[in-house]
Amino acid sequence: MILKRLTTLRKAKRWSLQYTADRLGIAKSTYAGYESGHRRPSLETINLLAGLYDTSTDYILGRVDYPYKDINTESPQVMELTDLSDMELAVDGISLSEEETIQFIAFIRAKREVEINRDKQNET
Amino acid sequence: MILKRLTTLRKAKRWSLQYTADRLGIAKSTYAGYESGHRRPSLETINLLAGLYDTSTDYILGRVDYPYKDINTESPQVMELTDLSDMELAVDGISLSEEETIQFIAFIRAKREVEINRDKQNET
DNA sequence: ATGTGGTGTACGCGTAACATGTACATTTAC
DNA sequence: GTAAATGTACATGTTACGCGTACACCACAT
Repeated sequence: MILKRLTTLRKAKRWSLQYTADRLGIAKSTYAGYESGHRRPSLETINLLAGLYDTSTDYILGRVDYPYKDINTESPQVMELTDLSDMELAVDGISLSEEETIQFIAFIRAKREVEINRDKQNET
Repeated sequence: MILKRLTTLRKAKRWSLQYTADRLGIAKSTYAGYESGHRRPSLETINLLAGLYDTSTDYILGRVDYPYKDINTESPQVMELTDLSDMELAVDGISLSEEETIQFIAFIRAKREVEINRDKQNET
């Protein structure tokens, strides 16, 4: 648990304890407790902190050693199933076989085909 | 806070509540409280869980959708379909509706159910 | 049928530790 | 110099966490 990193992160932003606490919605003394190590933030607060400081909870908690930023931009927002190169899909924790993925794509395409035909019918 | 992911992660390892709790050094009912959402784990426990489940605290907390095991390696990542919060899947460039995803998950589960029953038949 | 071990779920209680307000120390700006 | 802002430390009330316990369910064996 490396909460001392909080101080570094905060100072990198040139924020005061008060300002940070306000943004977190907690009292100044509460946040100060985190940095001093006397208190530990809740899970929600850790989440907020990672967002405020543009880093990850893993970095704040000391699981990784570099404060990678823009965690969201590193992962595409839309994943194209027909082009899954370095990614596996899973259901209930069990990875999909290649065949299952193919079936999935076929399933979706067929479903859409049906919908298109149905719409055409409705047009007339 | 997506602690529901804990259940998926645990079942992916085929662990029981008791076994997981033992490895965490806490009572079964305590860990069960996490998965049911009635209780929330401490920061240490979150850390341990991320290690046990080979994922990150960010994934457990729902900050990211990749259960990445190793940030630096390019090993294939596994994306849990039942657990996507801000990730979209697409086929032929068209995003899947939520309903389509749900239907597919049901499809896979049913398919696996059939396979399990067939295996049991073969055993006797 | 009855028992046994393993699993998941729900609840009440004691207590650890969290959040806060307050007070004090230190720094910065004027 | 003073005043405001910032950082630090502490006492207290209260939250909610962890635990034991009890119960329902299932698979399997007796």
